[in-house]
Amino acid sequence: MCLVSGWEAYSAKVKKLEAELQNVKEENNTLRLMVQIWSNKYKQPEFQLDEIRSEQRVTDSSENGLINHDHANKRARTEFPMENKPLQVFVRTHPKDNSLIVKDGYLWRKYGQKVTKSNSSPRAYYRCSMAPTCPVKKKVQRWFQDKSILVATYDGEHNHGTTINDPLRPSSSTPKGSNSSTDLPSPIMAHDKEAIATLSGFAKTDPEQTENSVQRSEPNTQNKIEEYVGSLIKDPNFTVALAEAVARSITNKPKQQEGLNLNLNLPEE
DNA sequence: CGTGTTTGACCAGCGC
DNA sequence: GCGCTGGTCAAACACG
Repeated sequence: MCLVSGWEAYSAKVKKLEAELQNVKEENNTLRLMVQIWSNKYKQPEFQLDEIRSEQRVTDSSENGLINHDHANKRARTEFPMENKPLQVFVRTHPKDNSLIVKDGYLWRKYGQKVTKSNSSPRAYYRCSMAPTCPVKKKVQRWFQDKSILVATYDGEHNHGTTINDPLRPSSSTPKGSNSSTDLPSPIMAHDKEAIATLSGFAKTDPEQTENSVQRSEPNTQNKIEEYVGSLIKDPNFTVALAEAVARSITNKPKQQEGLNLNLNLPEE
């Protein structure tokens, strides 16, 4: 008797997991589609012109000292230079999980938390504690559109080679007694920085439509996305950011095909 | 007792 | 110049 009920419970769990996996796959496809659309738009001459203009702006600003490159010596708000934008990682967490923990394989020490005006969820500030001199910091905040998604913004590069496990990769061995922030990634994660940065900018423009596009996968999703992208392109800020992001993605990852690679760490089909 | 977290205060850049 | 805001500091606290 117990065996039968146990088997039924097991089957139900398997079905539930399969359903979740299906949702994840649909999300992944939607994101991939969005990035491909943007990538195609980039190929248009006006996009390339925008990129040239935005690069010119960066150069001018840097020469005038308007952009702060010296993060270590300034406590104030920092404008990241265009060529060194922080990596942004979106991590889906359990809806009931209220912790601001992004599992990336590094050891982090929390040094502050703040509620920002742009997002009602608190933002947590972490410093890499795997090496005393490591300058890397990260900010973790829940995505204002979907509180189950954590947005981690990384600033700087690790000056040490050691990680508890390879960052941003799942592994079966989690160190015992490690800081909770060092645990390994949640099942759904994207870590292409340009794509995510773009997605982030995209989200700020129109929360409702973005949620529809990203969170759901309907038969006419592609049409909706294309319509929305078309409207976004009229926004000069968006086009500059997007062109810059796509260009860098292409430059940095020549071997990747079909636009940007949204690595969601999904199981192989 | 050592280490990490919490949280209010403080600092500095930015916009008006 | 002033207020707002994001980022950091550091004392108090919690936990193993």
